[in-house]
Amino acid sequence: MQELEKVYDPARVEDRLYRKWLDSDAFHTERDPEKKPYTIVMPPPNITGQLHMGHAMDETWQDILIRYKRMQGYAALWVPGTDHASIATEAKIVARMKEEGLSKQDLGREKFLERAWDWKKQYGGRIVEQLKKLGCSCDWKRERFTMDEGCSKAVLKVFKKLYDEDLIYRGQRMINWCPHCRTSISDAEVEYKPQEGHFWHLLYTVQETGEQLELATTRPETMLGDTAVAINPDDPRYAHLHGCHVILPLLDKVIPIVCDEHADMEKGTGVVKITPAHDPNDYEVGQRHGLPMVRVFTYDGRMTGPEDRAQAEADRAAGRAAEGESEVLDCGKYAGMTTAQARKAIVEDLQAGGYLKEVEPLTHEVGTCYRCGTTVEPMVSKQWFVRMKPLAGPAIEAVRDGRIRFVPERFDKNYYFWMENTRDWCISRQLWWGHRIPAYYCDACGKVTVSAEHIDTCPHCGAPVRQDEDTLDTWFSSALWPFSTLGWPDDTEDLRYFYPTDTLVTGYDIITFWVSRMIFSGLTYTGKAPFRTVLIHGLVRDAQGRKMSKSLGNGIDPLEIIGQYGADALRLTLVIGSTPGNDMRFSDEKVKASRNFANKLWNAARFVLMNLPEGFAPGVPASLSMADKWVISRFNALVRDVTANLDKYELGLAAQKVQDFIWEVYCDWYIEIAKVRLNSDDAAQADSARKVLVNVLAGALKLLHPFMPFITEEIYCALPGAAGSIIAQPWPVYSEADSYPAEEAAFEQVMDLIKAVRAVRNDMGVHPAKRTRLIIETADAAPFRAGESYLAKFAFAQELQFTARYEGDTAGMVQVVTHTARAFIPMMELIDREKELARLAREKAGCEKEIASAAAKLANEGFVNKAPAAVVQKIRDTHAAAQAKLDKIEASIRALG
RNA sequence: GGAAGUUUAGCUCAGCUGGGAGAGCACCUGCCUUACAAGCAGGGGGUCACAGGUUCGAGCCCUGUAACUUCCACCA
Repeated sequence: MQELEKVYDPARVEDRLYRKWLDSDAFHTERDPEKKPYTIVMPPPNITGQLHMGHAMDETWQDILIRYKRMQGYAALWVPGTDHASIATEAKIVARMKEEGLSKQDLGREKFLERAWDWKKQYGGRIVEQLKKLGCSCDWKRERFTMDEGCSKAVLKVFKKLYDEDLIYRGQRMINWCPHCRTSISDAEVEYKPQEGHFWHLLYTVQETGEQLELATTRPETMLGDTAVAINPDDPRYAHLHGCHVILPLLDKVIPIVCDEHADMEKGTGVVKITPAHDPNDYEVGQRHGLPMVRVFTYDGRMTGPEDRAQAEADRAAGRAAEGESEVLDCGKYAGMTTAQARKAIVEDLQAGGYLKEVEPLTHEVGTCYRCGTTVEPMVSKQWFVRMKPLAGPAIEAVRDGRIRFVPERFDKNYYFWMENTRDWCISRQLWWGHRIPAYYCDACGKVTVSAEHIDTCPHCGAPVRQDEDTLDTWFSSALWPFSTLGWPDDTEDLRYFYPTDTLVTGYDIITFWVSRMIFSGLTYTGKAPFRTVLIHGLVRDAQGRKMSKSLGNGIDPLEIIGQYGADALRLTLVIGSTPGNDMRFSDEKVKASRNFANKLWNAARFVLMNLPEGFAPGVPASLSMADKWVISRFNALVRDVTANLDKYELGLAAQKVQDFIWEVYCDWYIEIAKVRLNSDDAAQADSARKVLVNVLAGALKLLHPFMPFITEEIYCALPGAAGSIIAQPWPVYSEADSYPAEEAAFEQVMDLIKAVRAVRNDMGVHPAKRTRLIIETADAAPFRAGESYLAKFAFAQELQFTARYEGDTAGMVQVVTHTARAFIPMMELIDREKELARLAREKAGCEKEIASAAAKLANEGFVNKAPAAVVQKIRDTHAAAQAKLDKIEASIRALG
């Protein structure tokens, strides 16, 4: 360490230290009856994913908490793992196959899954390696995967349990269909985005009266599936049409006019076309009025044709169709067209037939698939659902009664709103990569069997069964993550010790997808809330405040930042100046500032180590100087504050305070002060200074370690007396014995004078090397005498004099005033009397302002009577101090004549 | 349409249960003072969005307004 370069090079340190930690098993946590557990489960990144800034922030915050708790003596466990991310992964594999000219069907399910597992092997490890670069201290021996044996077991068990309790059911419902991914997706997976569109105003003819009924639609292609037109029962304009019919254009099909509250008299003409198979609201209307459902779209987003119709009929004949299965229309000339093509063709035909009254442009929110961005089609389809109502109640209660707490609190509103209004959760996906639904169908007896164990024959009739082709929503397994990773459904020792977990750290964008589902899952299956605190962070945006995205190409790669500035610098950047729940902008300037701090610390350490003689024995010095006590006392207060901040999840504040202490207190003052004694002839003094330097540095490194693990470890291990890795060091504890308020105040007096002298000299353009005499007039010289050597060095005094009252010549004297002292500096040649007077007048004005504001408060009876005594006293003190200073300034002004 | 957030120095943001407006960057001045120029010392710069209210006292609490952002819902 003695031979270190001036510039800290994280690249030379980080990988080596991470390997050291792994080799020494520093991250591994076992149950320990002597310790309290503290558990975090990592939000599992997708196996297809690359580490992005969002992850980097998420993982950094978790690592800070884990390292902090570990040092505090908890059995701190951080469980890492990855998510199979069924839809995202499958999409990528399919895209790759397409390049080879292959489709899923070409390969078949089994071969496809082989490929998927290969993919997982190849890429699943990539993100794990990236997490290691960040310094994450997770217990890699416990790394899990949402499709590993244990997690799969948990999924099957939960599915079976919920099915048995009628909380999972299969049914035909309106779902969101992504024609590109060719699967259903849940409501939460639909993103609404503004799209330019049109209102097409159509005219339908009433069969009975021949009049024309005007209605509007944004999706004319669905009209082929219309099975009714709705009017409001109370709408006087259409009272005469109750029970009548309209003729559906293009198809010349007669469909009824129904009365339904859904038709809003205020909107448009008050008439609305009803397409029960392709619109969620229309579906409801259809249910209420027993309307037939006519499907006109295929599952890959085209208009249905004769084959589709034939297929549906064949299915029905074979008994494969469910009750209420929609009819499928042969769309004739439109069959096979994409929905977009069909829209164009149908509008043209409507216009040609005189059914199109007008076209009105509009921008509306259109549902898109959160994975691929394709416009989703509402479709009626037979899917598996989780019944949410019975599950949501207890989950809401757990947050309401404080068993689970959001930080910041405001996110509970989000959560309540979602939980209270959520519809049943569509969990089946028409994908292959994922947990296959453990439902078995018997074609012989028609019964459905749900079984956690694989079965081949029907338990009812013994005939062969076929398993449901679909897989489960990827979030179904993520919902079990906090306990499936700890051994559930088995009642393991780990589960009993580490569960419920303590803190869940995640972004606000994922509360609905994941947090809410973990909560009701935890409550339902384990009977316990899965975590106590949900720490929410915001998005990491680019320097312009834009969301980082692939399409914008403005994403910043954390690994590049690490390569350039080091993981510690990146981590500090992602925590300092951030607040839970608020977005933050990421910029190179910020990382540079963090990097500079790392370098500052590095050099401070280099200085300390350079000054330790051979055979230096660390320890507590026999006697402490004023400055020693000042720095020890300040550090002690820092320990108290930082600990409190961390306990309140104020990570940014905590980091800021440690940084400020190291830079401003330790480097700018204490090291400079210590130099005086290190260079003195007094060996005992030099030794004390060294001991305090080492002790405070070691303490500060510990406080900084959760934020900047690498550099703190590297320096700590080089310090004499270091007891192994800093990871395992006890977190510093506040101690009354280390609090020295009197010495703090005394030293601050000296500092004040030093600062004042420096300011004046700077102001007057005195060359730093120029030394002068310094006469200090003060009522109590003790602090200044104790700090004599510091005044000599930092106030550039070549000779110091103390006096209770200076009555000598003032003509050639620069006068410097603090609250407790007045200093006279002979600098005849530099003095401009007018400028001096002006300077003193400025100081006087400032002082008077301070006095006036304090006096006003003290004159206010309300304040003196009602404000806390300590606050009033504080104002009295400032008033007195300012008054004392004012007296000195006035004396100085008088002295100048 | 419903809800939440933000608004503090030129920029990016902190600011704890209400009690003397802060940091980093940028800017200006002076320093290569042998730990560090990725540094040191000093300095300028703010009606805390606006208007009311509560309070002895408001950046902070309450009401309203404006701008920006986000989430949810709806749009036949």
